[in-house]
Amino acid sequence: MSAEITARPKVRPGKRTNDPEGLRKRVLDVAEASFQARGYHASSLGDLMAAAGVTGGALHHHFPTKKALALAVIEERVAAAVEETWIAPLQAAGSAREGVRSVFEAVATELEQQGFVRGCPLNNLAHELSLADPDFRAALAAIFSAWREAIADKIRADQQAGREQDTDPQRFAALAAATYSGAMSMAKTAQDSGVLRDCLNALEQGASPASSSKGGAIAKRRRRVLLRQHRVV
Amino acid sequence: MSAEITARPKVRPGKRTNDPEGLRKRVLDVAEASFQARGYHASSLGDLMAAAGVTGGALHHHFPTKKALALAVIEERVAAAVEETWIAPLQAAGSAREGVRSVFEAVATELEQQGFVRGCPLNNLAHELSLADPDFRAALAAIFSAWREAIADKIRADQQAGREQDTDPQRFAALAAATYSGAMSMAKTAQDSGVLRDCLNALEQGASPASSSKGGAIAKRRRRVLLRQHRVV
DNA sequence: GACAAAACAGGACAACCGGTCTGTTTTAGA
DNA sequence: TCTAAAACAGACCGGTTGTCCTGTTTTGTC
Repeated sequence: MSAEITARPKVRPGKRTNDPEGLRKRVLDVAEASFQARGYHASSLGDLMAAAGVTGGALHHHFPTKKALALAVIEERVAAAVEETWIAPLQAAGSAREGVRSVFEAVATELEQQGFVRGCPLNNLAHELSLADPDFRAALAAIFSAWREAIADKIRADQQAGREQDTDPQRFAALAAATYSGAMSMAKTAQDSGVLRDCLNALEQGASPASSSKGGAIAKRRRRVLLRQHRVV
Repeated sequence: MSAEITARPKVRPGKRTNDPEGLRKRVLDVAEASFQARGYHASSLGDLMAAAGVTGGALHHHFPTKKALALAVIEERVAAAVEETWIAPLQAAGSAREGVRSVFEAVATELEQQGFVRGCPLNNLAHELSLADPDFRAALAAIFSAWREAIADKIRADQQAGREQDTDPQRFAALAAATYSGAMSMAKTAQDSGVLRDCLNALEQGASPASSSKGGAIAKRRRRVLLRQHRVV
């Protein structure tokens, strides 16, 4: 989830060192951060070039159009972020519900630490670009699909171990992904990560097959409003 | 939810009829539709003027800046859409869960009929504008807040009638709103409204206090991919 | 070292955007 | 009817955007 921005190597005039992969990585780093923070349309190539320390010619060489750049960000960076944040931890968890829970809590904790909610990269771009271009939509839909499939697969693994017999994998996956997406959306707008924990608690209270009867005393949730400033690029 | 686009009155040169409210409404109609379909940054004032049949002078007279126009769309149209689509039906329902269910189904049915998923107006603008401007963020957060509060209030009403004793109103509201937002997000990206029904089913299967034990045979959901084209303005 | 391709530099440009400005027409009130 | 404000028309402008183009430098290969 954290993008390590690589610094531009200082170069004195007359001496130049070609570094295609490094330059490409630098551009993608900057583009990923800016697309997330300001969105696609609000990010100008001029700003990205300045932030990455890259000339127009170099940028055009690696990414012929702005659309190509965004497509690369989606397919390489956004997909990787979902993989890293969601899919890998989920697969490593003891069960699907446990995995979902740990992801929610990890993200909530991270947001509280950094004091600012930038939102889910996938959802941010999906809302802005899904209807704008078929290629964008297809790329984003594929990531959503892989995400949900990973959750469903984990439920199926649970089922093969004798658990979750009454759970429909696809439906559970849809609910988990939707809840996360929506919670991040509200957390971003309210700049308050507490919604994530609210949703997680509600999800676990109602969704766990044996927890329905022992409610009663509900721990008062804590609300933490995030106030710290942020600045990107 | 449906925006009735008012046609521009034909005017022969030399004769003009002032219609401040009508013109304002026409501009808001077009802006609401375009902001939802293409987003804020991708909607140019020139396009909006042409679509609404309005000159620059007239537009500037009613909305000094583009931001002012967007703020009006948010505060008047988006808030009204949430009220109409969610809050009113919810308050009219027999219970909170019943209300949530009926809203989900109504929206899913509507999407299937129109054959295209444009997404939730609130979420669409929230993602693009929440981080762009504090005024935008505040206006959008207020709508989210009112939405969740209405759901929580309905739970509280249920509780006063002796039901939902184990349900935390705030958490339930957060979960319902988040699930809807996230489901609409995925439905928009996939152009498939089936996710809404998946989420609703998962929500009801797990969240209803007495339904946990009687699962077993789960009805196979139907998936319907939407293919029809759309064109706005 | 020759050479072609890749990598990069940097300017140019046309289209477009949002906002402003001046001027005209309509409308309401006295 | 007179008048002032509101409502509207339409041209205009500075700045920005994404893209393209022509060169120059570096790099791998024979």
